[in-house]
Amino acid sequence: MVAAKPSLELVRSLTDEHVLRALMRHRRLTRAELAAETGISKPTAGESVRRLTERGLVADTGERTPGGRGRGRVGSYYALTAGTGVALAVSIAPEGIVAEAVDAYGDTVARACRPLDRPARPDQVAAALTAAAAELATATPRLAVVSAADPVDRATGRLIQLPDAPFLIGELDPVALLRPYVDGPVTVDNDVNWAARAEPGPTDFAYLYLGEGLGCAVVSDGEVKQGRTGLAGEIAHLLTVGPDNSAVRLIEVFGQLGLRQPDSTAIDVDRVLADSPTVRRSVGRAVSGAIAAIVALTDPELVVIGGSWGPPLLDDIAAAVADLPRRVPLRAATLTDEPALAGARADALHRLRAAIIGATT
Amino acid sequence: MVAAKPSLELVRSLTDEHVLRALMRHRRLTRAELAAETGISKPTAGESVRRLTERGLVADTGERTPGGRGRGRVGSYYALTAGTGVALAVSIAPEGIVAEAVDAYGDTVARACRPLDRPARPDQVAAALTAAAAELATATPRLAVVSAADPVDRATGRLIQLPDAPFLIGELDPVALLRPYVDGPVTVDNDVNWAARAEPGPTDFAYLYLGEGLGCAVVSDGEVKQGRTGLAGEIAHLLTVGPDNSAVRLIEVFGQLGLRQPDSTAIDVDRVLADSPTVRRSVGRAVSGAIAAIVALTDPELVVIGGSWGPPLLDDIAAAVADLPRRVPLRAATLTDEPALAGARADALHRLRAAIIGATT
DNA sequence: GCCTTCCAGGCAAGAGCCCTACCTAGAATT
DNA sequence: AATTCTAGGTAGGGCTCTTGCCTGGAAGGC
Repeated sequence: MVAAKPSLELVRSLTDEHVLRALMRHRRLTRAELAAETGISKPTAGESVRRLTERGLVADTGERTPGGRGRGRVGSYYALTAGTGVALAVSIAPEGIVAEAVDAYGDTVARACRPLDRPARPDQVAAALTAAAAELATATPRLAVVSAADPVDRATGRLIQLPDAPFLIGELDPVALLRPYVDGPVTVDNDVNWAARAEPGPTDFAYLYLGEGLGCAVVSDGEVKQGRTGLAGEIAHLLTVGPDNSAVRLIEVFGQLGLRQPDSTAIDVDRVLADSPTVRRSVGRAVSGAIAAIVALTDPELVVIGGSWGPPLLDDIAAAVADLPRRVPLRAATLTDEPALAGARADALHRLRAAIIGATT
Repeated sequence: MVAAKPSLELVRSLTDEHVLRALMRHRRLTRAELAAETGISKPTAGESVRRLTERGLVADTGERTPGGRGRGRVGSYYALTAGTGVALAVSIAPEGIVAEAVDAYGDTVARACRPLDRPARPDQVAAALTAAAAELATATPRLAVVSAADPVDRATGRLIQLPDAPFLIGELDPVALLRPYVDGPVTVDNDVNWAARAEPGPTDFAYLYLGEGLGCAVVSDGEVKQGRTGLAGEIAHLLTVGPDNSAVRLIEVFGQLGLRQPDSTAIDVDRVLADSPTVRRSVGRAVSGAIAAIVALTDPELVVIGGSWGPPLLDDIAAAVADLPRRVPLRAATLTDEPALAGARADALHRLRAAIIGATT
């Protein structure tokens, strides 16, 4: 809330910001088009282009306005240069690692995949992560945004194990691992949080992830709430109604119903999907208890159900939710193709653009 | 995220904002002190004072720098005028209504109280509210901020009844009632939310209110999360552990233990405080179930316990919380004297200042 | 009692940024 | 070949801020 210092430099940096944002939106523009697009006068736009060219952020593409357009003088197209750099978006999941390099236009300019054995040992995960990063680090990224399929400590970016909750990837410190390959900040967050950020929805909704692990992201006023350590939404030990009506933790319901993978804390998805209507009803009731808590505490407009077995059991969950004292609409997640990576990619783009703008000041 | 238009007018309004904020902080300053305080040059500061004087926001107080200070020329003290106006902060609770008028310095310049009968009928509450507002409306306030001891619909500002939850004040539309007395926006929120905003604490904590009603405010990244309709934190029907270990709604625990007021949905506070250790243990366990849900969903650094019977039962609650899978520190609320009004007052001040600054633009 | 010191406030000059208005160059059309 | 039309450049002016200097008046020192 502290107001910026009033100075002419502020005005100039604002002009440059407008020009850069216009180029990010439209990829290439002449100086006259820039002036029309930003509402800035032609001389000022031209001067800004000159400054940005000098800084190496913008360059004449060599292209000229095509003759067909108008009959006047040909204009020179300007565009962002390679000097604006790229950002890394990385997804770490039990299935494997996917890393992408995104430029300031939002284009994915490179992509590296590393499948993982199941279950993978932490050192294998670390090796796959650094290998993927190395493959993309030809142009050193200015920052990285990482999605991980486990609880993430907000302060350190490390993956952490919570009591009794599935731990799918294991001990890992993505910040330390990526630092050699990234020339800037590394942001890490839970995959459910990223998927929620990517999901189109209202400003206040909850994203319930039901897969091998259980997770939940709460979007409030358009932002994902992370909590103190970043563990908000770790609902595995939320109290709910068990098969025998007693109060049990959500994850224990799957133990009682025999739906956990052998020698693991993870849920056996195939068995959940194949089970009897009675069991599905029990699962639905248990999930509805979690939804009741989400509704009471965060008052979402909508609960989005994602994950591998959530949408298939949507009807069972909805039937149980109908008995709750406060109604809330449910919906299956619309984004099904790499939702967490999509969220991380969008944030990487946002941060990259902010870094480019900020470097102007 | 849209950057402001780059213009010299922007710079000028920023200068005026700096001057106004300096005067809000220090009450009265000479032009030379203003320049030193804001970091702006003397001629610019003097020019800004001239503009603001012309707008009627600032005036020469007539005071001169006291001889004792320095030996140079005497300076003229400038201060905000009555033209900056006042804001109203109002608390609506079962005990009564308190309204305060706050000026841009944060001083309470007037206060009106109207006690209420228990239980009060909604029309009596409305009459008391308008009477209190009328008493303070000598200088028409520029805005009002209202705290109400019932769930508040975020969109309309109306008090609303939730199924099975205590409804202490009843149907009321503070926005409509105050509109004749206030020349600007009227903001309404739940008393627990206001108390949480006033409570000194970390950026991520939960405020659990345990009194006649049950409430909870979640502060995430320093802001109270309200949810879609403003009903986030209405925890009365959160699932928890009942006296017989079955899963029941939190408010029903008090029914099962015979701790609700006759013919009312409210909790009988005196009986809670006077009851046996066994009952206190049951209450503590039920509350710990709610805390478990709060921890799982919002990951607070700390849970602050407020309300009339919360702090006295802190030990019983803490004992039950110690058995939870995830630990969280508890603390009694530090602000005990009109905490909700304090929060509303702080917000009224904040909004009044923003209105004064914004009017400059 | 007079002189020096010190500071609030005002004035002048200058630099930076943006805008309007006009000019110029060069390609397409007539 | 003349005209039309548009991108880009130039000139001048207005606005805001800053630095540097001057002025007036009160307190303190001799």
